[in-house]
Amino acid sequence: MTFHVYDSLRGQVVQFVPLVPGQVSIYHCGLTVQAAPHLGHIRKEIVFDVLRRWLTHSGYSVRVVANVTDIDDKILQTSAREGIPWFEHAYRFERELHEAYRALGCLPPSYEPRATGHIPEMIELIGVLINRGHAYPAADGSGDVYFDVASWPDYGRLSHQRIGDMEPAEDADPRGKRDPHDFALWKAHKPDEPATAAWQSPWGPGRPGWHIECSAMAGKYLGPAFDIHGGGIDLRFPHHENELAQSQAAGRPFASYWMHNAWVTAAGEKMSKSLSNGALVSEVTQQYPPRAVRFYLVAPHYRSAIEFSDTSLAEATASLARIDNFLRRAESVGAQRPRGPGVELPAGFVAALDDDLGTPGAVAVLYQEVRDGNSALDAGDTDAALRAYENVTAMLGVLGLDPDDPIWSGGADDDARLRPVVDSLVQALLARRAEARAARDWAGADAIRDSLTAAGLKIEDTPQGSRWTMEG
RNA sequence: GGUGGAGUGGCCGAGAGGCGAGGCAACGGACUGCAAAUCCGUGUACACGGGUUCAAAUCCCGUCUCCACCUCCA
Repeated sequence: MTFHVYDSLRGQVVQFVPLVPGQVSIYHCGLTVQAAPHLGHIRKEIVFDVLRRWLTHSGYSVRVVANVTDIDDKILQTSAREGIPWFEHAYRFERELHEAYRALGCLPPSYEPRATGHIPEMIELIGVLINRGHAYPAADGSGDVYFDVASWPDYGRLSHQRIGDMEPAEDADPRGKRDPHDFALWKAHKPDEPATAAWQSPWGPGRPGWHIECSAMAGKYLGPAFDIHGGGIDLRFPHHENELAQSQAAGRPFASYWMHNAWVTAAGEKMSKSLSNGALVSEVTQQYPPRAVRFYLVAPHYRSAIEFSDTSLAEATASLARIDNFLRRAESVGAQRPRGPGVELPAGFVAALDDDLGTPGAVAVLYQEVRDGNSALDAGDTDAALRAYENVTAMLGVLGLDPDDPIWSGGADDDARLRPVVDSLVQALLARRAEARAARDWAGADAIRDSLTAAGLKIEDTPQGSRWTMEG
């Protein structure tokens, strides 16, 4: 079986066939850097990170382009309210976004273009659309340029809607539009906006509309046709619908497959800034191990909503601990990461991910392997345990959850230096406990264990001696 | 009004006609000085009402509830 994917445009799971054999090009809409990222925002990064890792593992050469929308109405409004330049505001949250996806083990995209760096490409694309009769400068002389929805019969294809069925926009200001559904390609500069937010164009000074940005950047870095376009489900309409319409109206085939991830919800409702029910990535990763947060976001299927709750995160933490316990047990009998070419993954794991990135099934196979490995350890079958260890670490690697991956150790230099210090102190206490146990002084042995537990360590007695780990 | 999605055991979360994914929690057993970790075992789950079928969580009809999108949104 090869990779199959649910294509939002066709509305079904279809076989994935790349445009160029052996290569995959992916564009996903990055974030509008207007506020700190919450778990919902970062889910998209994780979904496409797993997709990218899976396709890479499957032998494809993968190129990922994810944009940064660093100018839009909201950024201008918020920065003006806070009294700082819009670009400073945008850059601040761009850095926060990078920190958030680094903290959760996401590989950086192959390239991450900023919208403001591609104004010439956007102007050129708008020019093509005007020449082809699919766009027009506003009749009111404002300097705005709109896409002419009526000129493109396919409009609505991606979101399976017909223009006539759409809810009429009550408060829409026609502003020189031919049709209320026409959307802005170019927004004329307004007097109350900073001069730094305006660029020269054939239609006068202004800035690009949101949708044209992605078409221009995807076209520049991935070409007129590429494989997969992704983003959150809410972007399907209008953003992706508009991208598709304007790109194809300009003569570009655009994306072969459209993938949309579902929400992280809070109390059943979409997590969002306006509802202020968003759990910030920076806060959640303070409370729970970042790997556990990633596991929590990776384990459900990407097209299912994930309900945010502390209970769920605590469960994810406990679930992951089970896997890590197995790794430590196996390492204590000599298991090591395989060198050279990767091991062949269990068939069930491969089949699950090939079927529309079925991470739930893949995780089930992972646990089966952990159980088999633990059983082998209990039975003293080291060879079988080492094989299970290799399988488990390989599967974790595909999911971006390998605890040995350097991505999880970032920034903890002090911790790393303290570890051997703590270890020598704890070992001294464990040695005294071992003496007490040998003398059958159970009260004395338990007192030492209790003191270590109170300090936040967990003590386990194994055939290879006592072992300590940090809680959580 | 249009479009799309959801309701599964104490909790999370898959599946999409036929042997109860998986995890967390709980309980029993093994192991342990006691624990921990681990393994084994324990569950009469699929919103409601009808229907089709030898067989329905899954298909059909109806009902209820919830969510999302319809020009700010991951």
